[in-house]
Amino acid sequence: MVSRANSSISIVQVAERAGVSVATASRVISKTNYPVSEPTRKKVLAAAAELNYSPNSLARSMKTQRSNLIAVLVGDNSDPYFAEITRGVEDVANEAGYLTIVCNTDRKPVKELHYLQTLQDLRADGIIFAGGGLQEPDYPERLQLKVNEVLRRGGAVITLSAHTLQVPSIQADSFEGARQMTMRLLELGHRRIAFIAGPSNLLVANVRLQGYMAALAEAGIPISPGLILQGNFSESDTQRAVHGLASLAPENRPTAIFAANDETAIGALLGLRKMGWKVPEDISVCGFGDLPLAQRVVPTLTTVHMDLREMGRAGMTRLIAILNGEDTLKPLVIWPTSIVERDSTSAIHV
Amino acid sequence: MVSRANSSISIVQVAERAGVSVATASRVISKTNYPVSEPTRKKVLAAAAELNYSPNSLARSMKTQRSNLIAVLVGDNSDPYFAEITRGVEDVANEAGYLTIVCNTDRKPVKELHYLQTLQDLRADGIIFAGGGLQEPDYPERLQLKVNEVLRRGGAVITLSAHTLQVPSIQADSFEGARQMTMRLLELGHRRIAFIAGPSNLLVANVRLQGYMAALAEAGIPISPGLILQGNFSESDTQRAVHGLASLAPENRPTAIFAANDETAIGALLGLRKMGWKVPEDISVCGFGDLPLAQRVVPTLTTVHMDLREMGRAGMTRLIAILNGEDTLKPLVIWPTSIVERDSTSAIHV
DNA sequence: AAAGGTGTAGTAAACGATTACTATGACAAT
DNA sequence: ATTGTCATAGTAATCGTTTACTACACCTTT
Repeated sequence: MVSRANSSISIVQVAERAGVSVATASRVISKTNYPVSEPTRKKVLAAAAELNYSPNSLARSMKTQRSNLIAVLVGDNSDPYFAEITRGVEDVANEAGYLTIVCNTDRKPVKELHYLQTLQDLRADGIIFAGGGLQEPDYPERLQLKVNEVLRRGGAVITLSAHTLQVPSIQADSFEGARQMTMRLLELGHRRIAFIAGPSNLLVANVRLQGYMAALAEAGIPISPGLILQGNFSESDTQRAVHGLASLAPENRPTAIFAANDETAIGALLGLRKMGWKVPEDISVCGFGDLPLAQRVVPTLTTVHMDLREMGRAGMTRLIAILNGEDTLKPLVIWPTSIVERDSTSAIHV
Repeated sequence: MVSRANSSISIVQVAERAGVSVATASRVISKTNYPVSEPTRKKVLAAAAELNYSPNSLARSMKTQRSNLIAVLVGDNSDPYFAEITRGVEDVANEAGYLTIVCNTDRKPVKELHYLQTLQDLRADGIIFAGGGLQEPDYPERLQLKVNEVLRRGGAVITLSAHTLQVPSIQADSFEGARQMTMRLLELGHRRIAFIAGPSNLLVANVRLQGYMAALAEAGIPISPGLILQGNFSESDTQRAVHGLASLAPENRPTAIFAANDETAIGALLGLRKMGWKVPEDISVCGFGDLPLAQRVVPTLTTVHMDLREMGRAGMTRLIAILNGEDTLKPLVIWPTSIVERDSTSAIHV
């Protein structure tokens, strides 16, 4: 039982009331640069105002082939990491007259593909992949095919993270960030540095792991598999992983934990506290991302800084440029990361 | 310079290729219950698949008068409070085939009205006001007028917070929550309880203040204006407000601070730490909202619990019911709140 | 055998805009 | 006086669907 009021007034009624043709009314309403005499324009605007006319964007989009809709594909919009990016995107989109659709993929290929189809049907002007690419069997190929359909239609697509997709991208330098953070821990005297990895099917998580391993290799420190713990970028599971450290012989225990993202690091912080370990006295902890949250926990978190909101803004700006055929950046733009040292890390006591 | 590929294929080409009329093709694609013979159906589906056909939602919406788009108006999507609500909304929307547009109003009437117009132009099926109503001169009336236009068109509108709008609503019981939290502090022996208020133009913030005052009145404790501090729901400014407490004579200092939301409470926590005050030994602190964050800070935050994600789900569910003409709830649905006691509050030491 | 129902398919009119073309009168240039 | 230009306005096609009507063949029923 769908009740649907239908008093909706179209440009036809506006034209009628103003005593002009529909074409003329349209020209006034849509603000083309087609000349319309001032008296006529006023009549049309007056009629529109009196009738409370609201131009139908759907009809307009159909004719102009521009929906003015863009979408952001995120893992989870309630994750502050994505929330920051989305906010940056939306700011720029809004100013430029685009509306932003947020899609939670939960990092599931099925959901991602499904949304992609829905967005294609909707003729979204642009799509931003905020989350990293998923490395699952056959998936990159299937995803690329769907994305190609969007591109063929004239849609713009970019990624904001390490991704399997061959599209323009703006990315933080995850490899360097992880490498430098690891080097910093080495400088502080740490030799047994544990790494809590992210989901193994997430490209960007693996890049960070690479950075960690690269730094150790440079320092000539062998990588001990026992120090690479599996995490999933969420706080809850991490506590359990950290618990396992207690069972190690003291001389094998890490003196520092480098978590692949901030949420994980905070999970570690909580887990360690429950175990009675003091941070940074007993063990140093650091994360990756520098969420607003990182400054609120106790101890405040040492982490790799990425300016997520700004990257969101830059992403949307680039998307618009592409849509207007004026993107001049090179395909892959890498943004530097920096290390922010706070209270959760310290030099090893000799 | 807009470059726009145009190889887009419509249902006409699908029909041609399948050797049937457009009407028949449409009947297959749009899954009506109009009977189509099985062989014909297969031909159409095959043709659609071969051509990689993607039905144009815009055109469809234009004909059916249903956009399948809903919007959530939030203060700021990167605020975890709204992020949780939005996530709940999106979950349900997604399952029901709706796409969710998130609009950041920054609690500015101008932005809110502007978005409302844009959403009206887009013929959004529904609009959810996640943020509380703004009490500014003339604003409630102007907003209601715009909302009425949406309703007249057949759009559904609800609010998820105390609001000036006369539309169906699902709300947490802010008054009771604040009243009970205050009563609990009284039980713990506190007599000088400071309240850090929210933005004075925000209806829901004032409701919480009312709850606080009601509890004090019940207990026969006079309200001292000096203990009601102005906040703005954000963490940063709050630290300054708290700083002012230091200048009070010890016998006038509050023994507890009740902040109108969690962010504010956390700001207070940080401010107090910088001042060297211990929580809860020197002073108790509690908040309102129970964001995920509340469990991560140190000390963990005592606060009023509201199940934001679930309210988001309920809100979207109700919106769909309204659109289908089957909403049976009473206009104003109040959800109970509960008090979660954690480490930031304690009984006053005698 | 006539009448009426049922299943399946097609024709064409919307939905609400934009815009390529055409038309017209005023005015300037030749 | 003829031609050309310009500003302004209208006519009608079009974007890609859905759906009310119409058509017709094939069964039942009487």
